[in-house]
Amino acid sequence: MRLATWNINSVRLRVPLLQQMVAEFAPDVICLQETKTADEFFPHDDMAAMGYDHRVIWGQKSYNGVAILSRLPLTDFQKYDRCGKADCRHISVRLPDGTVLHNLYIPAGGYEADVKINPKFQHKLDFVDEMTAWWPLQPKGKKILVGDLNIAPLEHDVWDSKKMQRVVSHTPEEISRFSAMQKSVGWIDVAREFTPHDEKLYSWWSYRAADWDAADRGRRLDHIWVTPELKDRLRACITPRTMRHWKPPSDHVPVIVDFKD
DNA sequence: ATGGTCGATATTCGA
Repeated sequence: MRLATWNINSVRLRVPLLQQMVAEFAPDVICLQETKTADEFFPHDDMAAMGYDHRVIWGQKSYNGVAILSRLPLTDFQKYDRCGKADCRHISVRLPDGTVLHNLYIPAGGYEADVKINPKFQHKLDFVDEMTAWWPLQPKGKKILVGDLNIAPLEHDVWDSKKMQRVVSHTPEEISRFSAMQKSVGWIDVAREFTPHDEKLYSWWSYRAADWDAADRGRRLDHIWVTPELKDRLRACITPRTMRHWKPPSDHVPVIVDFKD
């Protein structure tokens, strides 16, 4: 099984890019974030035409929104309010082998890394804390967590860790919470199983850079985690940087994992 | 030290 996660930054605008992605990588399951559309406008026909007959979506006008497209049957679709908001950031399904797949879009957290003046940063920290407490309450068994987690935890998940200490996505406050969530049920960071920790690895580059490729001030914000039962089934994981060159690009590229059957 | 760009939408907000 091949599984992709991608912050697509408007699913309606980027149907052609999704088609190109499917032509090149042919994932069996695709998890999307920031679909940015109400469910009634979701481009179901385009997805069905690519063979994704099984789809679950949870979107709203303009902001956030998550979706799972699959060639495999999906059951037990659930939507989760987080931090008391029904803001379309977390859904889950069960795959045919029983694995529960969670698709998350953690809040970006605004600009100032200071909860006293930035409620969005507080929301982000609260969201991660809520998830940390929630995972151990879930039934035991195989789980996959994917999504735009909006935190780059490791030194080489950002272009300059020292310079980014007070930049939202790489602050100690976020990273300590991120680590606590990871430890909650022993989540395995799949991309770093295949790319050494001392090697730079990014999934996002700002739209604002004059030349994102040359500047290469990226961050690894998008993640695939699995519970330990699935570790032996991991075969490969790629983050296709080349997709950041496709037009018109999302500011994120997918992370794609292959599982042994 | 500053400003730079997107997308959805409405002339601003969130990233």
